[in-house]
Amino acid sequence: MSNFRLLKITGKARAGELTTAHGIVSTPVLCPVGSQGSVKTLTPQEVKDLGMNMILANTYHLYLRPGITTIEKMGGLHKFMDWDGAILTDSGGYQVFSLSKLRKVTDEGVTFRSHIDGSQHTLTPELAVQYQEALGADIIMVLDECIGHDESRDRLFAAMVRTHHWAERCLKVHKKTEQALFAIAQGGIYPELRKRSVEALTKLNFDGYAIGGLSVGEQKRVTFDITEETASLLPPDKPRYLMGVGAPEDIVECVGRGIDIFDCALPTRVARNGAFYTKTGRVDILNAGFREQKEPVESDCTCYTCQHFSAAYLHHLFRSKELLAYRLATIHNLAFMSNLIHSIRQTILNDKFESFKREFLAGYKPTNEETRLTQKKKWLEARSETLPEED
RNA sequence: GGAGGGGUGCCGGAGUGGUUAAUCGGAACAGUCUGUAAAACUGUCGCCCUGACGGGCUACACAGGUUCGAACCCUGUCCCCUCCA
Repeated sequence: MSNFRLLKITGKARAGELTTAHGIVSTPVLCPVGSQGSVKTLTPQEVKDLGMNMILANTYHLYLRPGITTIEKMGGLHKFMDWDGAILTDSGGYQVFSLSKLRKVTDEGVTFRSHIDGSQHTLTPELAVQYQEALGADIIMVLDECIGHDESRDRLFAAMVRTHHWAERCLKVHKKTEQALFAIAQGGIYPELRKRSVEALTKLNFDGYAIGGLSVGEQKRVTFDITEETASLLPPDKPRYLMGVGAPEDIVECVGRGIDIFDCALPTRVARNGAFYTKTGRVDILNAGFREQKEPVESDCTCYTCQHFSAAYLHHLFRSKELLAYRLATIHNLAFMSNLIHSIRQTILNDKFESFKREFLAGYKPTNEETRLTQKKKWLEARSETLPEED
């Protein structure tokens, strides 16, 4: 069960309210990612104070460590991590993509070789639901098969069909109705597959619908197009969740295409690597230009970090690899995202979203698309050389 | 005073006759990060020309020498370190 109330639509952008067992979540909403039951570097109170009402945790990671039963014994994930806001859990479907070298997918489910110790574990749709129910998440996701954008159409089709079957199996075993179960549309970069996916899933009655399999190496333009087309096919009265998307410009673009819920590891991860969001784009605090900048990173920012510290100090903390650096950067970026999403919501309610969007995008310089994609490939290559040993 | 060891690019440190503008770290400079295997990764890193391929020049304390060819061998000079007196 989840109660979604649509308050306003301007253009395609929607503002609404999602009622969960842990409070009402205003949409559009962005969930910071806390895969292992922690939004890295911050306390739950800090996350809450930054205006975040829902976070994302991950079934695969929590299953491996500390284990689902442990969390159950500790009173559920909310209690375990002392977070009283809403929790959305990913099923582990993303790890099919991100840990593609460590898993095998069959119709039955996914077998992973643990990235921690190499041991084997099988995740089925039924187990994914069971685990997420045990964690006590407010919104849980079906197990899906998320694969890269450059896979063949046949592969994408097969993954999509399999995801549909898995969705049905998840629905069948889903018992705890105070938790909402969302289905995930797949179909890669092919509009006609996306259409089939939505048709197949909306025939079943899910509490909400997610768009998965995007932001997996394709161009932004493609992400936006597929999002727009898919969202337009989804039932208007159900929440729509675009999985894994959340650079500032992406949020603005995709709210404008009808998305209500986002989650993204980007703001927090990028923060830990020295990148600060500003209205004019992302800046790298490690750049030499900040060495003696007395002003904060963003002079009119009201976050704790910018209220107290010069860019020069942050620059120094990052160069020294002081742990405080990662916290201060995370605070700033989440404050930035929080302000952004709240402005978006306000301007939707005021019928001013279109002009807000135009102005924001005009001022915000996105990263170079070509370097982005080539660097991503290189990163994947570098990482695949550090895989655990075959047994 | 005696005995021994050593001086390599911004720093540390490999190399000990040719395939070496010189492995590897670090620093520096820039870029990337999207349902988190991430406090990670990538590129550049002597000077000049080129968008790049590539080309030219100067280089392994200094000076001289041996050799077709030297960071690497020889001689001298300067400097540093360790031990003994």
